[in-house]
Amino acid sequence: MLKISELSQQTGLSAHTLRYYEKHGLINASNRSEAGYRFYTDSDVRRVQFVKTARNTGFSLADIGQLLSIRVDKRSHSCQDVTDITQKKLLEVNAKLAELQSMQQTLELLLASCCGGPENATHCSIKEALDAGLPREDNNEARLIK
Amino acid sequence: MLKISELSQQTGLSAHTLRYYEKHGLINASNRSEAGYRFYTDSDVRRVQFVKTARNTGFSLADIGQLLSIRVDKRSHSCQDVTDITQKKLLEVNAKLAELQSMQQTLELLLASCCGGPENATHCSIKEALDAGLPREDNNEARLIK
DNA sequence: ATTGACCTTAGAGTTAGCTCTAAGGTTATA
DNA sequence: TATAACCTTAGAGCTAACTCTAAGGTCAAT
Repeated sequence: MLKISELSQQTGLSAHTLRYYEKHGLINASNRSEAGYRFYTDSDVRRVQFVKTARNTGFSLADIGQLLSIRVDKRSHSCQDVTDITQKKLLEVNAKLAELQSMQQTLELLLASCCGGPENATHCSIKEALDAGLPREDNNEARLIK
Repeated sequence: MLKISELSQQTGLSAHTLRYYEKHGLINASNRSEAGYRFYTDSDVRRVQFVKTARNTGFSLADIGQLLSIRVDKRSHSCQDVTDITQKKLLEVNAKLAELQSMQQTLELLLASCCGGPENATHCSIKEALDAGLPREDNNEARLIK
């Protein structure tokens, strides 16, 4: 049984964030102490990690709620519902996978074709790597407003 | 050469969002008409699609700016810099890939073990599928604040 | 030449997802 | 028994990423 600060350490999410997720119905502490302190089981930890994974891969909290409801609302969903939701989410996951794989390829190509030395990158064959995969170069800087 | 509304249609991003990305230095219209209308080339389109892909897979605009700067700041970065940034981003991409793959597995397992029929999901072997992959079930609803 | 559907900028408003603060209660250690 | 390091809730504040509005210019078609 973990206290919230321990769960925070294990998952890398702040205690604030964990309470926020709880408020939004995504997670829960299986037990509370007399004084109201939250105590988390292994099962709780796994659920939190699932939420974190989904967040990291670009799913919204609403999406994640839907994913979790697949398991949780068993009594109110038919198998048809469950497979429908699951299939829809699987399509999203697969689309994201394809996108990430193309990014991975581009970055690996770039890495393979760059000398990696201290000299100016203009002299590398980066351009060719990019022309093969990434959107074509232009002469503008990518400036982010600070 | 596309006008902004045409680019919007092709990419599924609103004209507002495209101007927003431009203001933040992520994209640009290669040409402008006399009157100041933006005109986009094929190369611009590819760049916008790259930004969209990266957004969909959970990268922030700041991350994307950094990814794009790999190609764009050639004259101000050494090869060492380029490989450093690329390697770091590749690690992030690979981490996301691993997370997505585990989600994919879980969803596929769920799909395979659910009958998919109209009867109540309680009678499916979903539970077993979940126990194998997903965080263990509990009896709470996943409620999202509306 | 006017209508309507575009386009422009500047800037205000909105939403999601945290992140922090205040005010106070709990608990282990010295 | 008191100090410090936790914990609680309610609610305010913040940032990123849009999203929209206002006020006006452009342009193709009637």
